[in-house]
Amino acid sequence: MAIEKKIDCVILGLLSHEDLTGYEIKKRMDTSLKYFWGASYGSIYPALSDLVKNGMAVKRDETENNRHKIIYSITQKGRCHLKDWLRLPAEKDELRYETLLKLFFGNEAGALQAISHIDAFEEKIEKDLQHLTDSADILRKNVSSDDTHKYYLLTVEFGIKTYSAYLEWCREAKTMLKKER
Amino acid sequence: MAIEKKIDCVILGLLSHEDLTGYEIKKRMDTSLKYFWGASYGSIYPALSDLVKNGMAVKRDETENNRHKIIYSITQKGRCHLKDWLRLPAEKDELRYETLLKLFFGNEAGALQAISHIDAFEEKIEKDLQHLTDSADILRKNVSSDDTHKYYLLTVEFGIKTYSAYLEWCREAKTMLKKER
DNA sequence: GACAAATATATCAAATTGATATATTATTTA
DNA sequence: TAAATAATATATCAATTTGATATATTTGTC
Repeated sequence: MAIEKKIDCVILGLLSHEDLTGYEIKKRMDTSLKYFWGASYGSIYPALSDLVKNGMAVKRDETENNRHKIIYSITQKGRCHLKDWLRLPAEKDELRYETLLKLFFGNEAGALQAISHIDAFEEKIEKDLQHLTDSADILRKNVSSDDTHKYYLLTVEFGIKTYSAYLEWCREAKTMLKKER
Repeated sequence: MAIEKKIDCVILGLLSHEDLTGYEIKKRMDTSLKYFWGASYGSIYPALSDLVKNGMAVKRDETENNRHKIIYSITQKGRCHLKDWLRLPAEKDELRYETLLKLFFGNEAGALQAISHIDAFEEKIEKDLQHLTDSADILRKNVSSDDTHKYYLLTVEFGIKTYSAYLEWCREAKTMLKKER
């Protein structure tokens, strides 16, 4: 069997750190990974079934306070596949920014509308940047105790660097658009 | 009928600038738009049929040097839909970087492998940045003659700003990873 | 004249999203 | 304390989109 599809690899990666339920995997996607990768329930749950079917993970049922859980663990085979995939060069590095798309067609709608799209973008980025900065502060404190934090911190610093650049661009772009009116 | 799906809006945006064939639309996607939006033939050709069916575009057959072409033009109705969509706030601004994903799980594979992923990323970004810088130079010369170029330039400057930040991060990340060994 | 590259349209399986359904437990608010 | 809301948890499905591939002609190169 060839190296699995992306969603399988991401899940194996998360399971390599700790045992997780599907719900918890989704939470990791929406917090730690959200700035560079996403996944929906519609891909996570079927992928978990496939991983078990292919011997990459095992599941166990647990009931905690009457709440039913299915907890997944990575197997040795799963860890091998993860390592194989990590060795391969990254295939997909892409950005999909609707804000830039609307800006590209900005001539149709005019400078004022373009500025309001940039304002909305700026506001969202400022909020996210604050969140990233907070994460980085916490991670820097724990980076010596756990090596996985070191790599996590690298991705957060990527976010901080790029989001700061976004904000610079926002200001310059708005200046340019206002000057032209 | 509600505002169409993204691919329809992108195509309407491109057709608002000039008449195009499906093949030419794909070329625009792979050049002007490639740094912030992508689309495949599998979405372009069906979308063009739908746009014609819904009166957003019209097609005409042309034969140039025995080569058959289907050229699409935006209609008044299509232009209205485009304007409606441009007015709405951007829904999807997301980054999907497999390089960062592999880095996040870097602990499983070690610092050397992480560095080699960053090296590959850096090389690709350097090449793209050169291309973006060249585009910006050309655009700045034509920005006064055509207003659409102004908006195109804004997106190129976004690319330059962010790609420069990526390169800074690459250097710092590698320094950090080398120090730790 | 042969070969590769570019132009041009089209389709399809597979991957993925976004929304939704269902049910239980925990927490907040009236 | 009762009701409402949020969080936990699993699961499915239509719709969107990709990535690959098929086909055919023309243009440029060796």
